[in-house]
Amino acid sequence: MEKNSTIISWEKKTFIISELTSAKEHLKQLDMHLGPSAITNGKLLITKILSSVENSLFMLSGIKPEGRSDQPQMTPITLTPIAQSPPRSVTGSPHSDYDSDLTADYSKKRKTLTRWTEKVRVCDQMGLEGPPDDGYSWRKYGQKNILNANYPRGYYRCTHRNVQGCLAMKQVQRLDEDPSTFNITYRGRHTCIQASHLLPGQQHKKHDQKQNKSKEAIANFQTSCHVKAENFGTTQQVILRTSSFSFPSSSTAIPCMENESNNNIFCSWTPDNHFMGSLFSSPFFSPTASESNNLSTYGHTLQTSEYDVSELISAASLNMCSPFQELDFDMAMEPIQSGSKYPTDSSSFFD
DNA sequence: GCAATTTGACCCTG
DNA sequence: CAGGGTCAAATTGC
Repeated sequence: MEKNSTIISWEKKTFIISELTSAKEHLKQLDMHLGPSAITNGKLLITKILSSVENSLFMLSGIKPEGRSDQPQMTPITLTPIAQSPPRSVTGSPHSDYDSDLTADYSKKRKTLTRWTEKVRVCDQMGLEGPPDDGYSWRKYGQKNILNANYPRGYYRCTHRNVQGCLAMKQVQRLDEDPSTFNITYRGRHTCIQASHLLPGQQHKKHDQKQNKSKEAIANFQTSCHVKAENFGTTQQVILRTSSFSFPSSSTAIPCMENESNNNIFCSWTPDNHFMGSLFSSPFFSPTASESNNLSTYGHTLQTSEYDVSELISAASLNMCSPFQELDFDMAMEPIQSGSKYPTDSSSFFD
């Protein structure tokens, strides 16, 4: 089997380590706040999340998890490009799939980009004019009537495609059986820096207005998403459940525990609508969280039962709601196999 | 005036 | 060859 080496820049690695370290600290604080009398499930959840974070840190930086006798087995995640049917270069040169994405960009050859699908239901008060904003700015480049479909399929690509070479695209298809539901197929990762990621003073005025519109949309947005990562090789499905979003412009949604089957994990929307996987940096884990924030839930319930919480975190946060999505590497899940092993030399893992 | 959207034609894939 | 995906000129909107 081919072993793909994944390259990650020093800055990104540092960023990830920083984020995970922060997450670890917040989790510890939460653990302390809960105290020993906390609900067992909650404590277990924290333990597992903490374990995942520590393991990730260990993989990235070599920082060993602190000795924990109850530490669950680390989830085996392989970091491999997950482009569909990866094209073999004609010349046989060892391009990464990311390179392939780039070189294929301006040809008319159909791209084989990372691909996953979400089903998004739009509530009535939003109207049915279109799918909810996902935080990124898209430009529509085509619309097509699809055979046996009542509604046309819209084709979108990242607004920053030309400027920043971002190859992210999405297709939006309204479902025949449920017109209030959109099937959104995302292709490729965002490699751009969205304007909303910049400091307020750096943001373009027009874009500002658009972002505000997005906030309104997101604030009224109720969704039930089925996220299916098509490249996982196995059919893993994640259900996203939300209550209505309603938070002030400067706030971050607070994920709240929905203690259903103990298999929920949480992601958050950043103030500028970016669905961040940095679940740990949300106010939920911060002692400084403003109480004025309204609660919102992004509970992910994995339908398959083989994965425990740490796997859930890995699958969901790394692959769909994560800032990692914007990084120059893919993470693919492999079916969990007991006995599969991690490289022990994590320092060379990304090199 | 510029940026986004629409739409018909063209291209690619199965 | 049919259907889906992309391009790019024309149109629309801010």
